[in-house]
Amino acid sequence: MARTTGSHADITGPRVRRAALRLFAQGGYAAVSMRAIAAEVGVQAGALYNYTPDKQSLLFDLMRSHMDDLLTSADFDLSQDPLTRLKSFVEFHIRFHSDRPEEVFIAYMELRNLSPDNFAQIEILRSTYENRLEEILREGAANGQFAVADTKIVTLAIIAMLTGVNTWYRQGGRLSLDQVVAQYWDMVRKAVGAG
Amino acid sequence: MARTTGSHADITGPRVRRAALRLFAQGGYAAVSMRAIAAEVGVQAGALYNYTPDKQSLLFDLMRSHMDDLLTSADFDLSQDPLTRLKSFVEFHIRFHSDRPEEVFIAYMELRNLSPDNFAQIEILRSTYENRLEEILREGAANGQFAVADTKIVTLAIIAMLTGVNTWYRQGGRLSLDQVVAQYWDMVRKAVGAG
DNA sequence: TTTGCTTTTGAACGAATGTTCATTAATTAA
DNA sequence: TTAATTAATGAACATTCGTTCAAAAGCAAA
Repeated sequence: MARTTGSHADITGPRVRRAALRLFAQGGYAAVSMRAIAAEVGVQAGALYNYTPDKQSLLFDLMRSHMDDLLTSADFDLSQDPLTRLKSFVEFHIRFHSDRPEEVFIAYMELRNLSPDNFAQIEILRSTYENRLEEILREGAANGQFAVADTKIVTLAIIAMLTGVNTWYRQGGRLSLDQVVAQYWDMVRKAVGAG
Repeated sequence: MARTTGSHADITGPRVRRAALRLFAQGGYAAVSMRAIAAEVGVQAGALYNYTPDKQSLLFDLMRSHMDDLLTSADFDLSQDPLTRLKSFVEFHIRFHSDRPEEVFIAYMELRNLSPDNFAQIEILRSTYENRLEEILREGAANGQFAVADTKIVTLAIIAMLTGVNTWYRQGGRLSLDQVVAQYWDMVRKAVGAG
């Protein structure tokens, strides 16, 4: 038997990516075999190579499209004041990340499994995102809305704090996402010294 | 040739653990072979099994001794007021973790590579640590020193924020550890609504 | 110097790894 | 209906994996 009934590239392709996403998030890149991904799709391992040149590209493509998605979605109205934009950032970050737990998990855990070239590309995207927050903090420090001594440190601290939500937040848990957003905004607002 | 000159169990044992620590932190548990660990020690793979029953135990032992070390070191003077204890916690957490980047990295990244039994044990130790911070926050909220709505969330937020230091702090960088501690204490103090 | 114990070697085990490719079947276009 | 194209199989490749174990060699005590 070779090609099976109902087989289509435009169906199998996305399924390969989704299976890789799920399995990488679950077990880690190194622990997931191409055969395991193929089994999840319902196909033999060889068929995967119609959709990716190799396993490394599969990981990289997942990461890059996640980061592209992040940067496209993180567009804040630059005409607004820094405090308003900071609030938008906090809310956006929490909601965007809680919507994509698997992509986020991979983006943070599998960096070391990227080839050096691929790692460098992802790092650029990541620092681009960080810079958007730092720019908000810089402007707020300049116009006196915020009291922050070192915008770089505060940027990293805020992002670490917000991303941490993904380690424990589950839909249907004790708190609604609205409540989570409100709590974190309260902490961030205070931390940057905005009354 | 079999046993080599100068071979001793009390020397090789710790060296196996240190090699595993370094390599797991560098490449990830799943990506590091027993042969690679053996090569780092300067021994054949078979010799490792004089010091660990299997690869999984090697990982678990590293994690458990790290967590034991953490809990032993994290003893705060319960007679002090919550604000003072919170400051002690922040300083302790940053210094302890920045002293052990490899152990910390493994403890956070390799949880999913633990067997279910081992995972459960580590999780208990981890939540024990979290509870020490939450207890400080609860007492401070009760005596009016802190303004925190949900101690559980604030606990997780603070720990995520502080642990994030390990992703960027390097000795000899732009900021001294004293400066880092001061900055983070400033943010935490404000975030919990303390003066 | 001999004896017994400890430590390491090095080969071997079966299983699993990423990837390639000739073959085959399903689909599409003519 | 036929021909061309696309998609999948399944076997095979050379490596590598964690682990075991008999044999060998260093060491310490008698």
